[in-house]
Amino acid sequence: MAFPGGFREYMAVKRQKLEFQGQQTAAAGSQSSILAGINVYFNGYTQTHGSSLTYLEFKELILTHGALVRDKLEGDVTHIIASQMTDSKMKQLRKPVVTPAWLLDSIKEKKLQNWLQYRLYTNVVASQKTLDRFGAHEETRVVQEPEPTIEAQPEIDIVEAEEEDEEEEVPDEAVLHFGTKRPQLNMDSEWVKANICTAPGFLQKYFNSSRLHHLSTWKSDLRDFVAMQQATLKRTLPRPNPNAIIMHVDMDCFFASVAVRERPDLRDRPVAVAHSAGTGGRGSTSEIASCNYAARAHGVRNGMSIGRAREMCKSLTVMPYEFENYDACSKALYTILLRYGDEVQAVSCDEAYLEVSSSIEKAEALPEIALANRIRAEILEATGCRASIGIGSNMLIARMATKEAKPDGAHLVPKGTETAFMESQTISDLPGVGYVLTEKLAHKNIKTCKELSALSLSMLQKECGEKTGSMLYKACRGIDTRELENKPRQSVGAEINWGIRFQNYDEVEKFLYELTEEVVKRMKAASVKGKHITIKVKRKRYEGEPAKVLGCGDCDNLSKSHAFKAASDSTEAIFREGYRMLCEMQMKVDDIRGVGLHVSKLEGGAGGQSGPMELGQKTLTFGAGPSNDPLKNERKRKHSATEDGASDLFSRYGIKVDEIDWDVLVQLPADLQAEIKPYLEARATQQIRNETPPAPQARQEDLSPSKAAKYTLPTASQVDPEVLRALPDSIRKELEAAMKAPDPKRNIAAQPGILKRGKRRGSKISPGKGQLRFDQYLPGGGIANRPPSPSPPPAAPVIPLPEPIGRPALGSVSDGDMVRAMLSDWISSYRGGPDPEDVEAVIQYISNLVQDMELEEVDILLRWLKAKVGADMNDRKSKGNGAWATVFSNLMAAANEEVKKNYGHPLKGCEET
DNA sequence: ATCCTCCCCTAC
DNA sequence: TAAGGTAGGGGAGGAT
Ligand SMILES: Nc1ccn([C@H]2C[C@H](O)[C@@H](COP(=O)(O)OP(=O)(O)OP(=O)(O)O)O2)c(=O)n1
Ligand SMILES: [Mg+2]
Ligand SMILES: [Mg+2]
Repeated sequence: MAFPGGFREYMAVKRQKLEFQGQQTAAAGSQSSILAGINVYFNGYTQTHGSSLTYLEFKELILTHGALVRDKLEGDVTHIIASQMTDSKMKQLRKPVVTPAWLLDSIKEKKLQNWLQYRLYTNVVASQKTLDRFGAHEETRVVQEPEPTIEAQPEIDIVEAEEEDEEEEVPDEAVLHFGTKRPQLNMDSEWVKANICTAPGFLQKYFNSSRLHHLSTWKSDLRDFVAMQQATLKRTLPRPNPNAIIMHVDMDCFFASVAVRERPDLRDRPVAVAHSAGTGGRGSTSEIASCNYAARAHGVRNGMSIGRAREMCKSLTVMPYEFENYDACSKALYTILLRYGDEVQAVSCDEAYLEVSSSIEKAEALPEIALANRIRAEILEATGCRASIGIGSNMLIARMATKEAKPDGAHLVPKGTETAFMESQTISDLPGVGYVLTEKLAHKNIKTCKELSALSLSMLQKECGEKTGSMLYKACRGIDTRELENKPRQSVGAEINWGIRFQNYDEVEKFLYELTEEVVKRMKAASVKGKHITIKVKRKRYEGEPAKVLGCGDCDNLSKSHAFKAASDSTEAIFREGYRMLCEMQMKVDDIRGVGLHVSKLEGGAGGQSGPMELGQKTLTFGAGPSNDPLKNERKRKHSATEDGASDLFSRYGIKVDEIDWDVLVQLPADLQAEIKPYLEARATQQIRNETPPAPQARQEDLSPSKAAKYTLPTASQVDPEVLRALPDSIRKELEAAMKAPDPKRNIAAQPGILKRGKRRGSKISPGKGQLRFDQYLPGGGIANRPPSPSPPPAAPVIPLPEPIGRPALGSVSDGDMVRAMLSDWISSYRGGPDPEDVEAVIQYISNLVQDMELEEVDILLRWLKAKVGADMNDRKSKGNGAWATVFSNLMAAANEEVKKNYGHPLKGCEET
């Protein structure tokens, strides 16, 4: 695309160019200073082929009129020239962003035009057109006003030679008005209600229909499949092998080929696979998964909307998905590939890398191309679909060769000719170079690998980062040192960014719970648990429905993660923490446009894939690991410019609206009161309708037991760590049973003697993300002893949650710090020696900790006790000494015994001490 | 230096 | 009407 994003801008430039063609040469020598003082920076990349004004020509043109062009967005840049810009970028920029037409018109009029009239800006409401990252290249781009006149282009159905270049494709006017032609989606309609995420059965229906979900699932399955096959064969390749021969096999227009298998009549006609045929008059926003080469000749591409494709190709036939058939083809394909590959790396359901060195050696001196064609013939025979194969000395070369081979061909890049082969390639064709990198490099007028190879390694690394810079440096020279590999997966997740429209937090909660169930289902299928969970949320940036029906539109992406103390695959534990973090984001409920949940730091796995071995190694060595302090994880977050006034007001003071107490409000100065009150009232209404998230909740791991017991579940580390499986059956059963029907006894530690009087200290409930308590800001220092948060208790869970079970406690106290404080009191108040009943209680407490695998806490406690008793011994040589030392040794022995009982071996780390 | 969290980018 | 998922590489910037 000439100026990324804009046919309007493209046309403007083109028209200008025509007008300037004579003029420019005439004025070539002559100077003007119309643009003097203007320092521009170009956003986006430019083409240098085709008939439109190129970037260089354009640059030269404005230079001759006195403007300066900056390579970087430096301080003296006065304007940014762009015909399209991602919204996030637009938001960050501090400079005026204008279209190229500003400069062209100024030159044409021989007078500097008012740039305000050429501003690039979004116009979501008027056109219903939104920007979003998905379609930065097509229908989602900034709309400029006022509307210039565009010459309509007659529909073409026959491919014209001149139109081979897709950059030259000029869509007709309908596309420009795409949004306005579409009637506003009625969000109250029955159809919408039945198809958004709150509809019953949404999740399953959605995943069953989502091509991208299938793609991801198949890839994952195929990696497992390949790993399994390879494992049984267990051939080891000499590595690194400088003479390796790599093939890259990829089905031609896979989905479209399957669609056309039984339809020879369609074989040479343009065909695309999508959900909607888009025959209903309006331009359909349904996405094309795959289109055949006849359709591509019209400029149609995979990923394009049906509406846009129909603009380019009226005769397009849209065929439905056949997911089962793709799956079967894929299996057949891989079965063949596994016979030829010494090593196979699954890339997708229609694509894989093969290392075929030995096949070549032993196959009766069969040349590479012949082998490739034999494989291709087998694939066609087995699937009825054609594949193309690229062959080279490394993965990159093979991948690039496939592009040459397509469609229905094989292409070999002979060893030694790699550099020459790469020179002519376009950088955007390099694997790993997408839209952003292409644009970035286009700024330096880098378009081909040859041009890229002129840049130094250090400069590339400075511009693009260390690894990326190095990758580019090597790739353009045809160098790629990667080996084929099939690593086990490192994360499991699920996310949905379509049809997400909520009205209240009950719906959000229910949805996240179901999403969690889905993720847990996938984890169990892979026999893994995870220690780290991440919540992802998309937040809409503009009011109004996006162009893509029920799509997420242009969004901010927020994520938040938490590390469990031990791996978990418990729906409840993962959901609870996920929902807590989601609420912490304080999103307005109808701003939510996407939700995802991912679990990483996996342990377990079928092939004995065993994350870090927590049990034998880390946990039991009693290394003094850092404790988990949620406050440490606070992080400043950029506030979006679209924050409402209330948020602004309160964030200025570091206050969360939810935490404001109405009684406190009345004590504020009247003017401040007046400023705040309307917002609070609005907020209160929202709360009643449950449109705002529940009040921030403490992470349950940080709650004192009395609070935790009320409405929280045990942490993963308490009931559901990876090591559970290593426990004796009896104990594991007990724990598992406890999760379903808790035994109340487990909540009640023995409470003899002084321990019953354990004093409560302040809880460790986090005020949340750098929030300060409201009353700190009140005149006179605020009101003490006010309940910390006036907000309502969390909404009753829509999902019936299992009864919580308690964590180990001493008396009613389970927080480690608090336990130690109590023990400190205990030791100093019984100088003569402890009450045996109390000792028994402490032993019980430690045993419970061990059983709940809170070994870190045991470690901390024992170390602390040892120091405490030792200090007592030194400080005052009281007669209690011997007694406390004995107590300590008894506790130690008890702990050791319990550990041995549960884990089969004693505390190694402790023996040393 | 190396880690961690929160992103962004890429590919199919 | 429509089904914009997901895993992995990697970078920025702060904590340790
Ligand atoms: N944006 C995309 C890209 C691909 N796919 C699906 C449909 C494709 O058929 C399949 C394989 O992707 P390819 O990139 O291999 O594309 P094709 O096989 O369709 O065409 P090609 O001949 O270029 O490989 O993945 C999709 O759903 N959406
Ligand atoms: Mg393909
Ligand atoms: Mg492919």
